Amino acid sequence: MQKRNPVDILRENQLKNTRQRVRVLEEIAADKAAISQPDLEKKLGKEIDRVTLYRILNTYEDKGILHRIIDFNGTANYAICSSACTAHHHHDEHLHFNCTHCHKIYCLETKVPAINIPDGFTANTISLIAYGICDKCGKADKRN
Amino acid sequence: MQKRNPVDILRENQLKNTRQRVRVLEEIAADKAAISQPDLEKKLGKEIDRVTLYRILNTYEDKGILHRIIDFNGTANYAICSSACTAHHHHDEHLHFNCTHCHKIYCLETKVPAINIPDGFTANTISLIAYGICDKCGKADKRN
DNA sequence: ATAGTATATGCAATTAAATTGCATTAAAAA
DNA sequence: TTTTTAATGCAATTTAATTGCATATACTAT
Repeated sequence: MQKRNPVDILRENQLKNTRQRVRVLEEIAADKAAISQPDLEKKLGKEIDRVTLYRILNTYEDKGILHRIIDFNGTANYAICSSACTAHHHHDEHLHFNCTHCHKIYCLETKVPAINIPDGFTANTISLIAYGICDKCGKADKRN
Repeated sequence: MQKRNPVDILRENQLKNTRQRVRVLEEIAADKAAISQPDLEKKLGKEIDRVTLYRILNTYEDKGILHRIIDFNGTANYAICSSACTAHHHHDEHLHFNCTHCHKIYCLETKVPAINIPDGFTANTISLIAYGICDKCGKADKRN
């Protein structure tokens, strides 16, 4: 787990240390679950311009600092990458769980199993997402 | 495989037989790969209003006639469901392959393997998507 | 410290995706 | 054929994402 502080992460990736970039990393690191672009914008919209937020998120994804998970609705969600991720390849191939009640995405420990890809197809990344009810929503509320 | 004709599919699902609904089914059934909402709109936009298209796609998904696959960019793609799908539950749990070159999504035969879900989490659907280069793009073009 | 340079940010405007309300039209049932 | 029910098209709105450009800021080298 990349538990270094934001300033270190920025320096290691040759990115300028700006208030906005630090805030984005802080906010995303604060939650164990992935956070959606709209939620990030709600939290940071008063201190960071929305365009800047988009650009920071894209930069972080390119550098392998964050990984992006697309949820059931097609919305982008972000979480801190494991340290194995690099600018050239993401190695966050674990199970994601997308709660259809609270819409949170959890990064779970379960590894993506080996998948048999047909001849002629070359897979670079595998995404495995389970949709359902998370532990909190399952307890708190019987609706779904 | 649901290879019945559009009119039968509509009747079986208590949906009115309209020109627009038939056209959407024809168009989606024509291609083995899933087709994106934007591509569908390009093909059908002159004969069907875009709002109607959205509504038809949603209805078909609810009824278990089509399944929706979200690609890497968060765009909705649609393919005909296997006949096992119902209004209450989709059973299209096979591997999808999203070509990052031509952007097509292929429904492949490979079944989604059993996944170990942590206690407290209840999964209803599992999505397994591989991103990479499809057989056609691999042959036709060495760029990716 | 300071000046210079490279880069990041904010703003305005634009493009695109998706949704809502409502009047009109069309399909199926009586 | 008439009635009823549901689907469609249109206008308007909301939300997401992107682009160009002027300004501001961080880092580098002096």
